[in-house]
Amino acid sequence: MAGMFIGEHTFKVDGKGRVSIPSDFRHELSEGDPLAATSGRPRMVIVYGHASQKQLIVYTFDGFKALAEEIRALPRGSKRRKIMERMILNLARTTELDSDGRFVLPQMLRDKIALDGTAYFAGMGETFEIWKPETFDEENAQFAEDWIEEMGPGADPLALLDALEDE
Amino acid sequence: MAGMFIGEHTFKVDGKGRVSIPSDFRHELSEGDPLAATSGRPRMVIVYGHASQKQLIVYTFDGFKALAEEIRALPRGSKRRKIMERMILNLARTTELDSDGRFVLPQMLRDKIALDGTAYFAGMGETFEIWKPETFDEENAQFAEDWIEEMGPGADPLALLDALEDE
DNA sequence: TTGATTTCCATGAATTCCCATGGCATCCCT
DNA sequence: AGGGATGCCATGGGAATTCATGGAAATCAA
Repeated sequence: MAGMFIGEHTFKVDGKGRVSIPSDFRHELSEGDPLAATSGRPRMVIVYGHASQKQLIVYTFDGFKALAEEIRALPRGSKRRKIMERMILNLARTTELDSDGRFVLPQMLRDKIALDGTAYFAGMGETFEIWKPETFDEENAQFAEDWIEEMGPGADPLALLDALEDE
Repeated sequence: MAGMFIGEHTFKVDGKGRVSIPSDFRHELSEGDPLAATSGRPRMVIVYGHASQKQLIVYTFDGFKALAEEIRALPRGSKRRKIMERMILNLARTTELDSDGRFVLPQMLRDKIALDGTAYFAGMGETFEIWKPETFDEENAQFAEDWIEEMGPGADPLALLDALEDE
């Protein structure tokens, strides 16, 4: 991993469902797709998941390939593998950026996260997420609130790295 | 593996039993068949399996060949090998796409999965599956329910990769 | 011949491609 | 330091292509 997906951005979705990708994300996507150098159009994989998932999760092409290989490494016919196939591989789709650095967010996916004219991009390290801005705000507010309640105001998230207990 | 079979699609089956293949699956099938470059008509193998199998499983030509070789590598006369020969090699058939990217789903196979006018395609990584939409919905609903019951709502399937327990 | 495949052509809708524009930040030159 | 020029980036519109699907013609089987 050269860099990673960091930060937040808000972009318009036009009538055809096209959305620009934040330009720093673009570079990241290019590095994550061996074909991008030639085609100039990095591919990426959008995982929309099952009904309860409120956001789209986007992987670089290589990133997703690695994930698919991890899944394939699980025993054939095992429950774990089956779940992951159905929840991830089956509920995803590959896309390619156009020459202007945009991609098409199909109607079906816009519906899924109730997205209308604006898309919120959230960098998450090796992936980034696409949210309807309002949904993100709500989820995020709740999340932050829970965190503060649990750890007390002014707590340092970094402390979690040294925490022993899980969950 | 260049790419993989990802995502879901729904297509019509016409009176002659013809079905379009999702266009991204088409490209994948082409890459999985050495002859496709010349003929323009990628071959694929449909495993319909025994009576209890509710869906058709489709392999690229090369993918199935690899599977057949794995089976052939099992000890001759072993039970495992015999079962796989009978349940997989024997209950499969090769097909070729036509010049429009369609293929014919013979009556016998349509009957097998009770498919009428519509076919549901489910990408599963190295293979994809063909379902009667209603059957898939039922199976999948049950599946998701089990999963949620087991892992709790809002669980992330990715957690399974770090899980220790088997099965 | 008669029914069933398979091949080829037709079409409308959806998607993709390509060009255009304006804003913003950076660079450069005197 | 000022001011023009350059280049990147987000966004829009129209044209061209692809794709899913239907039907007619041609080929094959029995």
